[in-house]
Amino acid sequence: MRGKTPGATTIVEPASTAPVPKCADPDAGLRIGDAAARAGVSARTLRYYEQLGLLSPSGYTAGGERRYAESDLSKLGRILELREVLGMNLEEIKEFLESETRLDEVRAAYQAKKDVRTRTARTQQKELLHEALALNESLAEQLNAKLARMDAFRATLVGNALRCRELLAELG
Amino acid sequence: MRGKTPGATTIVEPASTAPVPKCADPDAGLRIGDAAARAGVSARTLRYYEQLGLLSPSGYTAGGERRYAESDLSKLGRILELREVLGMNLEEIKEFLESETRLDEVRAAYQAKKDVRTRTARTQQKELLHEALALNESLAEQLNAKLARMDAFRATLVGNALRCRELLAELG
DNA sequence: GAGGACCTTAACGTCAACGTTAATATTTAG
DNA sequence: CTAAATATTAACGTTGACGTTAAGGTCCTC
Repeated sequence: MRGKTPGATTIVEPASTAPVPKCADPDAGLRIGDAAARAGVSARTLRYYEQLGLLSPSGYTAGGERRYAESDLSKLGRILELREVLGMNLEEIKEFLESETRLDEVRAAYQAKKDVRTRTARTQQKELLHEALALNESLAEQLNAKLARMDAFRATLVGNALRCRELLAELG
Repeated sequence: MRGKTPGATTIVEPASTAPVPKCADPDAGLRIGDAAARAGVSARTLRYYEQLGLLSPSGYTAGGERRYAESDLSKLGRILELREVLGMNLEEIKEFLESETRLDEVRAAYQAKKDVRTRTARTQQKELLHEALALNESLAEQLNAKLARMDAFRATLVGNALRCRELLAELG
């Protein structure tokens, strides 16, 4: 069994309350294999990320196949960058992305200055902002430290290379 | 059984042809547990690194116990730095350290300008130098790329934090 | 509507880098 | 000298991040 109710004919969109511009083509988006190929990962990796709650496709076909939009691919790109460049593990990435999402929500709610004026809502938003602030500054600090050590190491590498060149020059 | 011949009473030094200043105290050096504690790793890790040919203690007691010198600890520190900061795996670290060792040997041989003047010796040294040069420059280049991407990411983090502060200011 | 490419879930396999346990020997405090 | 602490090798266990079948459904073309 494929799990999902096999009667539906339309794409299942992620429950969105905001008036998001409806996707032009139903059944649009890449199949998992194509999405994986374009991102340079395996289909297994995409399913695994979905299972972890890291990255879900923006829709499914009636048969239950995943359909990935461009936005999914760009989010995937960010995930891979966090993993490869910053060396985060998937749990850390999830936490960071979730905090980013919450920050976006707060900003959106602030832009649409509607029901934001209750005291409880503002308190909640402040909490979220403090949380996001702490996370970002902590990460930035850790990155700074790491960058300094990496740069120091880079300097020794360059020094090594220089000495190699000198010796080579003296040897002919 | 402890493996090593249990008859010997003196420390087994790593076969060194150069006139290294004899270690003052036989049986000097730290036991594996103390060395591990000082480096912030486990004894298992040290045994594992030795098994991989990454880091051997500078001596063993008659009973076959490892004895770690300060130089071992500093080398271990380099290994941990390569692992934690640069994200190298142990195989890459081994390769890099070996290349560094070979480079040192070439430099030492060049300083003692004795039997270095045969054509074959010079050819070998040139090969080693080219190898070390390539490795160092390649690593430096990769590091440069990584540093740039990390710095870009750091900038977005700082930006995020700034926006958090702005919103918090507007909320009181 | 038939076939093959591609998809689904489920479950076991893998690999690095150790952790942990077992059975035994050595070192060291008292 | 003895007991406790720590060491030894050997071997199995663990965790994260997937890879790899297995046993089927789905999609698209002909």
